[in-house]
Amino acid sequence: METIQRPNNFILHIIEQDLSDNKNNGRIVTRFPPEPNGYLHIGHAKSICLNFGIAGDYQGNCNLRFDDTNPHKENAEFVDAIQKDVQWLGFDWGDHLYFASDYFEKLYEFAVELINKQKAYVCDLTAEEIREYRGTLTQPGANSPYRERSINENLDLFKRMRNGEFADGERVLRAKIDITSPNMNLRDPTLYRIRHGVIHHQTGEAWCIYPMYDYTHPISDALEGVTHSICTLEFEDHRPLYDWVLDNVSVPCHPQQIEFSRLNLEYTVVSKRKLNQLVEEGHVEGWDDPRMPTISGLRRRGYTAAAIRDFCGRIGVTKSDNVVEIGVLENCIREDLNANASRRMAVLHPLKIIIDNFPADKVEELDAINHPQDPSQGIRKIPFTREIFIDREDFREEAPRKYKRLVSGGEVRLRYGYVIRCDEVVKNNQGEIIELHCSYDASTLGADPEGRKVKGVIHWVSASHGVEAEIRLYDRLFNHPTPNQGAGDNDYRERLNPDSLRTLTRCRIEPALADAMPGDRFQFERVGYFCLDQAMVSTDVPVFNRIVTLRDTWAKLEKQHPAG
RNA sequence: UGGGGUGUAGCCAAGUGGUAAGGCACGGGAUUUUGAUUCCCGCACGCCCAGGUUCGAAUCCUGGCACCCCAACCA
Repeated sequence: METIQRPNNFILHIIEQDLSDNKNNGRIVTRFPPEPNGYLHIGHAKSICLNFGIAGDYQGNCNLRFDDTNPHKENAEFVDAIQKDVQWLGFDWGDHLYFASDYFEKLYEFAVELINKQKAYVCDLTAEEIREYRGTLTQPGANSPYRERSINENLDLFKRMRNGEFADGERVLRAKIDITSPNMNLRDPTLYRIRHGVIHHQTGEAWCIYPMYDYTHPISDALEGVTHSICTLEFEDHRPLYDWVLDNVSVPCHPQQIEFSRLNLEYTVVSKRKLNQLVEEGHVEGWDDPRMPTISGLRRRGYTAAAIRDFCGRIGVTKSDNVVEIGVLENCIREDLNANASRRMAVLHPLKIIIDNFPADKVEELDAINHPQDPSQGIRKIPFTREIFIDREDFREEAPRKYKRLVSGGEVRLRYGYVIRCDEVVKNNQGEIIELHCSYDASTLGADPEGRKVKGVIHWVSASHGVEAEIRLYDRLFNHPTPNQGAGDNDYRERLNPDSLRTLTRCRIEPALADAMPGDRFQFERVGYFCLDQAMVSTDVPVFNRIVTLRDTWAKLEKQHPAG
């Protein structure tokens, strides 16, 4: 399983080069800098694996730093959830847990330094005015009338901003760079804004001015001695500003910002804002809804951390736009679970079978192996009785071509048990099949029948010994491969898949499954991989979440040739 | 009409002047008491397009084209 083929990407090339140049004295420090304004998703996992992976590969370290400069959108719940998710993914930040808010005082001092160097000024323009003065993509902006204030006046005003003498929006601190720059980010960007009345989850009410990301991030990186500051492509335009800040302030080092393209996944959205909307508007049950591409959702769905790490390794790291097929993720969890999950039998759509020639009071304990390729998982006993359930999909009155399950008058093998023959089909007044009468061939336990070939094997559960369960079949959350595609920013909500959750009640599972612990994963033979839900432990029936189906070449065949 | 990026198979993605890795998907076959797994085999005369340089170009040069990102007191 641990066939870790060394990932090969352009960021690693840069690092190898830096190492051979003895840049930073061979030190490697990265960081993962989430804003605690939502839960982490699969796109963050890509970044986490990259940053922590580099630290691990090069004996460096990776800091977990909360980018908590906008208290309006952030809270402690997110701080906790993010730490849990990173840990669960298998990464350790040691004692390198930081908050950008740890640096608020230093950030303030650096701002004073900028003012003293005439590199920053307090601006009285309103937000709308600033926007107007900034110009457009194709037209240069015009200088703010407050741009040439004296150092002393700026110092005084900035101090009074901090002291709470001005209302929200009344003044901001701006960098003095170039209002005509073709790069919008350099047109005197805002450095500090005033925010009264919010309680910051780390600093409480200590501050009423908050630094902006573009100012905070480079300084935080430098203060922590980060060597490689890896972020996504949309910040590429910000790099000149990142460098400008570090060049104009007395920080101990100058980290290198490197950008890579963010992950896009078919049939899902990977945007904290949109995921937040799905939660807030009740389209899903929460951030950890098993349909969500969040780390917590995937965890509850039954994905393993190893599978997610494997996925992140397979998709690569580049600067090109990409939309990864959902099948790649599914393949990763199948591969993990195929190797590790114990096999069990469960009937999702029960159809009763009465085996007429089997004694009514007899219970025969049959041996079943827990894993076909891993003998160390041992065997278990499964009770075989006169009445059993099979899946309705495993019976047809008339067999299509190539169908090898049970048909009227035909034979099929019960997994780990006997060959049975269907003698009679019982229907109700509506013509629905309600039960089957069969007979079993006692000579076929662990042996092929005399003179006949039985191709099919189906799974089953004892009617008297089986346990009732609820099974939730999850499907893709969106029915469009790229829900974001198209102009409307909110169109994605119209592409929600109405059938993303199908709840099956009164399913029957084999008795051994009654002992499962929340979070345990199994392969239900011939059906898929399932996980005992971790949040529904209080209900009287166990709830299993479908993680992913088994590959199903029969279904594919049927789809291609519906007639059979 | 500005700036910054990216174009290699259906989807990811190696490749850094010497004759197109790998994974997923797909197609064919073998094994199988899971139509699973596993195992074989196949899958770019071609690298966005057009010119050019070179003995030789996905890689270098020139000119196009397409797509993505940027005008929060968000990150």
